[in-house]
Amino acid sequence: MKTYEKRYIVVEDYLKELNESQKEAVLYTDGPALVIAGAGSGKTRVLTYKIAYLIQQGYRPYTILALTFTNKAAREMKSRVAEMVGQETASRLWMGTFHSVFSRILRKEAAFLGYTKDFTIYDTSDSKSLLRSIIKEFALDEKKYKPGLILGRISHAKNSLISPEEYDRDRLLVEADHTAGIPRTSDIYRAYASRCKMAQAMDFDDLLYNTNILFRDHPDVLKKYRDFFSYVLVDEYQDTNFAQHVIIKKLVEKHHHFCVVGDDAQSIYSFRGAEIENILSFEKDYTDSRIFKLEQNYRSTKTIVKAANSLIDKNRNQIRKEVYSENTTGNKIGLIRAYSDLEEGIQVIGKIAELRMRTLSPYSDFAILYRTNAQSRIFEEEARKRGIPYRIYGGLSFYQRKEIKDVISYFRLVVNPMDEEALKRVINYPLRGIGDTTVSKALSCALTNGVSMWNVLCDPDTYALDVNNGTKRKLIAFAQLIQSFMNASSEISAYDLSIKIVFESGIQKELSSEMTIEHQSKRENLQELLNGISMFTSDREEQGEDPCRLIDFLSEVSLLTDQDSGDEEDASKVTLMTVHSAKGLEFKNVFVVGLEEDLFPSSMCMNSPKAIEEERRLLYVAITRAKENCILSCSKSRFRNGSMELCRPSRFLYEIDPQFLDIPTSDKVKSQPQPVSQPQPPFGASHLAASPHFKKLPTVTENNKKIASFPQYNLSVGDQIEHERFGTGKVISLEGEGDSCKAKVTFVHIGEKQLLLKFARFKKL
DNA sequence: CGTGGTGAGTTTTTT
DNA sequence: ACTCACCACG
Repeated sequence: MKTYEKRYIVVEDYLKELNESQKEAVLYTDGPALVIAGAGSGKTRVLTYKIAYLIQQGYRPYTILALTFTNKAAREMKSRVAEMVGQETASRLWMGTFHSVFSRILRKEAAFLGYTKDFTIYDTSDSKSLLRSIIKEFALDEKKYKPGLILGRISHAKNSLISPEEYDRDRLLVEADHTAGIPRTSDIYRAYASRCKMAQAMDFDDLLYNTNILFRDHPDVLKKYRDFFSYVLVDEYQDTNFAQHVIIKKLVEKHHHFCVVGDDAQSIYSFRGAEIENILSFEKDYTDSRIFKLEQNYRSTKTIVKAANSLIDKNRNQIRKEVYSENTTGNKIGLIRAYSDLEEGIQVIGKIAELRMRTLSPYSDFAILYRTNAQSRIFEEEARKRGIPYRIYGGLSFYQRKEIKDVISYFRLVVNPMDEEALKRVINYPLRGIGDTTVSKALSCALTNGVSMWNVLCDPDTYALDVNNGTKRKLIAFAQLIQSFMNASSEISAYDLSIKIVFESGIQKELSSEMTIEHQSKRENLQELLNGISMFTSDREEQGEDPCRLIDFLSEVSLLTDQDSGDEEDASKVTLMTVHSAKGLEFKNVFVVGLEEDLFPSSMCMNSPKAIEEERRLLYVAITRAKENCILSCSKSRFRNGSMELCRPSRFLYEIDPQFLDIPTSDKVKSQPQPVSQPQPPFGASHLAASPHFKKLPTVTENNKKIASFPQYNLSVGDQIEHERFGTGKVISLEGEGDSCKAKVTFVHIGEKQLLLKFARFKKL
């Protein structure tokens, strides 16, 4: 047997760095192992050391399969394993997300499922768009049949390995759809599945669903992989869904050499099918299994750990464990109560500025965590006002932007012309005179003939497409354009091809036609995409691999999310992100904001105790991100859906043992949540009433009379402002009151515009 | 076919 | 404010 850079591995050395329970978990390889890893208990360390140990024990690296949920987690683990066993060995491991590993397998074995190797991966917006057209074709009420809702149903079915036929037979599902007023969901599901197949496309859920089909219907293929993978590791096991559970089970059926790691207290993805039961019932599923509990938290202070424990204790459904910390006691959990969402922003950012000065910490030691992305804006604005650098995660990812998706759609089409969603996207972009009517005709023609739209475009006459000659010429010209890219794709590199596509499709011309700010940024984004391809191509060439084809780039890119593409930890910036995306991270100081009923816990789960337990786990995750200081905040009112709403403090604030809370003396938290009564005594924030940032109730002015200034927006006629999108301009007039305050502004580039100040994003110059 | 205007809905989390 | 669907007109 080959030796795998053994010089890196000296068992005695690294075992010394583990505590007793970690060591046991690493060394046990005889059967199924469940490692319950409390927050901050060194989970990743156990996983990486275990992989190193396996290699040292003679397991060949390329037979070790390690599955994670995010690309980031996979990358991180890979680099930490590399530190121990060397880059070369680490790169041989099968390590990646469920989706990326399974898509690799599926591409290899595509033929068994009637797919080509070059199948497309539909992202959520492709799926929704396809559903929208199916709903239209079925002539169903689009108010009832919302694509997002239907996709959720289908997704849930696939994650539970329910086929369209089984869906029909499932009493519960059918009844639920009936009462929800969407009885034809199963028909839509069936049509959706067949259209995906026709388009040679798989959605995210198909990557799991089809992997299971592959293993279920082709025992020889299953045997191949089962024999091939000698040891399987799964990270974040509490987040696996039924499909993943079944696939893993099949892979390890013979040898039972596998180890799953997770924390039931951190299960926060049930909304997309994660089944906490997978981890809760592991012992029953594998009677020969052993459980290891990692209970020492190395990350946080005693206070933070105890406070988090006191909260999670309120959950019924959990594996008992006692997470403890040997670190210092540390500060109590801070509480901030604000009058408004705006003031919450001011206070939190103020506190960050203060703490930074006092403790001389860099901004990168601070994180603001919120329940919903919509909450980020106020903190962003406040940080900007005070000149505090920050970095926002989430929101629209690079690859979801229109201009990028358009270009990628060309790539997709070249690789797989059956890709209906890509085709619909670019067939008339840039405008080439092929409108909706023609597209619908071509589509229904394709459907009646049982072929894809691409076939119809290439051969309109064969399928008797009913359009006039001019239109037919345009269709054929488009098909030939794509065909020319396809021909070129076998001869030139992915980068050269992408350049060719951008120029010859007319995208380049389209984006250069206008000199507006939007177009400028679109051009920059496109350039960034091309740079990315260039880097990807040259990386591949350096590693001496086959010339990089477009499909290689695409298959990588379609499983990437914004979390991955973002620039590396920028030296010194405050982090703003949702609690969900903070999982697995840690910060010295953490602010968890918006702790109000209907927000955290979310209003979506008010009637479901299970959902409330998940929200509680979510807050548990948030609190346990903190190493030294954790500060919770809530506001008494908040702008939501266009109007100011009164908010009650989150029930969770009352569930944390008060001995760990630093309760402001002027504002003792009462033992029960109470509705906010109208006049509230000010608590330590009376100065804010005079602050220009404080949003006043609408000022009374005479109706429709133009007024010279809006003190609440600090804006008067004649002011120069800079708008985020429109650039600089001058205020000519002001009008309206309260929420409907409007300003007429003459912008340098665009001319006159009305701005509704409640929404307008601008700053005074 | 393409454009530009109107009106409705929007905000939970994401591989 | 934004985005999307829909409609009327050139």
